[in-house]
Amino acid sequence: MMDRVRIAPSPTGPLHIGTARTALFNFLHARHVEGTFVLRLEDTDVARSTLAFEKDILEGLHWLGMDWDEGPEVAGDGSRGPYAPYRQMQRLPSYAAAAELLLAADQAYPCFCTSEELAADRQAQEAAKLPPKYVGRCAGLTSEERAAFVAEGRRGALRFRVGEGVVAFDDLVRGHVEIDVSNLGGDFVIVRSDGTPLYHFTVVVDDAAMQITKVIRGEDHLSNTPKHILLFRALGYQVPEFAHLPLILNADRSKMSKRKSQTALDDYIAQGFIREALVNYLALLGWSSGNEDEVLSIDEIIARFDINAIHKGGAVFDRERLEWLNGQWIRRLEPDELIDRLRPFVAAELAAGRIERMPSDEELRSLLPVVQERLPTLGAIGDLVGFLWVEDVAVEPAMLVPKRWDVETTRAGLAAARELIAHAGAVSFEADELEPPLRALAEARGWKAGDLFMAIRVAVTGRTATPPLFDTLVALGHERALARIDRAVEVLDGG
RNA sequence: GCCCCCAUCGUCUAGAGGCCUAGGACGCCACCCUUUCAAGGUGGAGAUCAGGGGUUCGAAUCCCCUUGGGGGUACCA
Repeated sequence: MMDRVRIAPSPTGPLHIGTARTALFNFLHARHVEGTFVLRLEDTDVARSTLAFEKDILEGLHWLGMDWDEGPEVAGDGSRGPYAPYRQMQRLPSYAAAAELLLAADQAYPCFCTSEELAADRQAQEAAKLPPKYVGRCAGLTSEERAAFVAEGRRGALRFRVGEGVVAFDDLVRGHVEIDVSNLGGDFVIVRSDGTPLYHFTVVVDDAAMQITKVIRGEDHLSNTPKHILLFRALGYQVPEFAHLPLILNADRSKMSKRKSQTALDDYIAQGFIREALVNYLALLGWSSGNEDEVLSIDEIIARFDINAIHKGGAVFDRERLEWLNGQWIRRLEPDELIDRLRPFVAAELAAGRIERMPSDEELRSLLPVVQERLPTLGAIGDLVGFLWVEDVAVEPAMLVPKRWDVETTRAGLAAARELIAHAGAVSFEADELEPPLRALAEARGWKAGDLFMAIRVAVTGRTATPPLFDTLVALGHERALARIDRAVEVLDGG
């Protein structure tokens, strides 16, 4: 079956993790069935829509690895696909035509109620403990009455007649759903009094125009679906199938929101989450492969994706699990790939003044063996080995002294270690050459090797948790290693 | 309020009547590995399958009720 699905974001904010997930499910289904994935921008909320957000959304989807078969080429302009344009504000004529059709058939009518009247109605209904609903004041206006309003200079909004009855549909994930039209809140506005169309209207006109066969979207639209179905029918369009995805939740199980969670994809990218992990994680929120495989590439997910296996219950966004998956995927990256992805994060450290020079690709490459399995996110690189890229590290005297040692022992340990390291470095400076003599030194003095190593570690890095010591010394280089030990001894002496 | 949807370890989930004294993963704890930190390995705690009724020889799985949670209810999308 040639399914056509779509993601229809509103450029009223940066790409939201929930939008990305909905896009992903549409994309996965499209690719799994070899259908068509359409991207449409719903920018009818002119006041809140911006080109910057549009750009952010398109770039974010691309970054995640989702390419659309039809849709805007880039932010601002350019479209590809037979149903262009794919921006609603450029499709105004088609909404106007559809509105005209409904008006002519009296399935919609102009409403001249003022916002004050509407607010008063709502207040009265609330006071009477009744559900809010349009009272239908303008539903029966004669053409003379309408003309009179127009003569007054008032411009009407267009309301759709919902009529009576029960709307039923078979949701691909929820099963059979029925909603009585009387619960829809009365005749609803489809075109504002300023002439711009509203979401419930445009979404139907466009899904029909773009031949969408399956509408895969968040569960928050489930209750609105009858409105859409009514519109599809009134316009004489074929009703598509629906699949309502479970919501992504905050820790308190309410709908994921900016207020309680980090929702902008950009923020995850900035922290060093990689696309493989994000895609993998998002796909597993509300869907599972059915077996115990969890670390899956996008291609593996496409191969296994099944719209019928989508869950019904909402899923709490668990950042810890995302981080674990991110680590899994960072460890799977090829060296060159990892270096490429790490570079901007090192540059960011430099820009932030946390390091003082930019390491070369070769230097980064030499670090990969000790760094790759220690990065939960790319953004952790500075914290992990940033001490390599600064001239001096700040060393706390107290931290310098291992738990079992006193100041005097530490001084002696560092001094003796310095001699050995200086000597070792005279020949070659490699991790294998460093360990035996230092271990021997500890044994000769009756020290625990770990204590000696810890003193050196803190001396050269300023921290107690680092990659393996000997690799660290080598990465630091002979000269700097010695200099830092000298400096640490000074610090110990109260310098 | 009204309408709709949902309900398995803290979290993501496996489970589509007997394979379940409910499996995996994250997180947590312990141990192993080990120079610290990670990674990795092993093991453990953690769910009377929200509660109550049915149906059935047999229910986490089917039905009903209750409870809880969520979503919707705009001239936002």
